[in-house]
Amino acid sequence: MNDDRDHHPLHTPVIDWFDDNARDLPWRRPEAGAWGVMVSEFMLQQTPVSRVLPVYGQWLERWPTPGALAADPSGEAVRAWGRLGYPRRALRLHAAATAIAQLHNGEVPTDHAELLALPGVGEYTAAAVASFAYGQRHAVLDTNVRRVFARAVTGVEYPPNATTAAERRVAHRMLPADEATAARWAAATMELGALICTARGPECVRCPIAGQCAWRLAGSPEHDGPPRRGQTYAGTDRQVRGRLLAVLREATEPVPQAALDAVWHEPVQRARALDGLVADGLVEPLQDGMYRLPG
DNA sequence: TATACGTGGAT
DNA sequence: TATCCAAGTAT
Repeated sequence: MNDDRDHHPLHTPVIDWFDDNARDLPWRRPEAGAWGVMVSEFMLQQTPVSRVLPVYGQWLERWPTPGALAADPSGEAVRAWGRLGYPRRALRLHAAATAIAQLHNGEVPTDHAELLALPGVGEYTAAAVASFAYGQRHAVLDTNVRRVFARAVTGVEYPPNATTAAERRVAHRMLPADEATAARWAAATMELGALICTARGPECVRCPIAGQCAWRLAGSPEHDGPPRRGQTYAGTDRQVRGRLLAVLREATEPVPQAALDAVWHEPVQRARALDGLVADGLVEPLQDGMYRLPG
């Protein structure tokens, strides 16, 4: 049909580069299976590989199947999540495991729509699991791939803050027609963004497509659009939540209110943060002002 | 569409 | 020290 799609000039150099430079990550090994891929994708949301590695290994050892995780209390998932950040991901992974055990016979679904219906699985993760675990043909648009396309195809330094329809069109247009090649392309473009085409200080001298990169050919113009919003953290509810949850993660027994009060001086914000954790299902209030991770 | 949601390493 | 940034999702 469209010869461009089968033989786009970027495909071969990027995939050849990946053949030689792909990191040996545990979730890329065949023995990881679809569950291993799914666990890694949850952990890697907004979190660097180096911090995921140790937790991933412990997690898969303790819960080698969705059914194993579903059989334990959600609070144990929150505890094992440790300091990875965004602990609601642990809760959602536990909920996804429960759904898989109950609705999918304990097997991670192969169908994209069924993946998308799982808690904590959004546009990116559904495509990633379908592509990496099952070799399917999907546009896998994470922050790395978006940056690679922004530069190599669109010719700008950074992608927009939120994924746009235009980016999805580019990703689909660039997707190799062959299923296995498309899956390889997805992993290769992501790795290129992670290792070479980084947000700051891209190593264009080592880039396999530097000679074809629209951004470089335009003279590497600096980002001009709206500032890319940075998240403040100090003094926010998120920081307070983090401190409260850290206390509960370390405790093996229910914790009294006083122990939680000690982590933050301002009572209104402290109470709001604790209420939020309870509302999110990350903390379980007991009788007499005691708290613990959900049982 | 904008905002909330953790944590820690790099610059 | 202050920002930036990291394989996003839910609302």
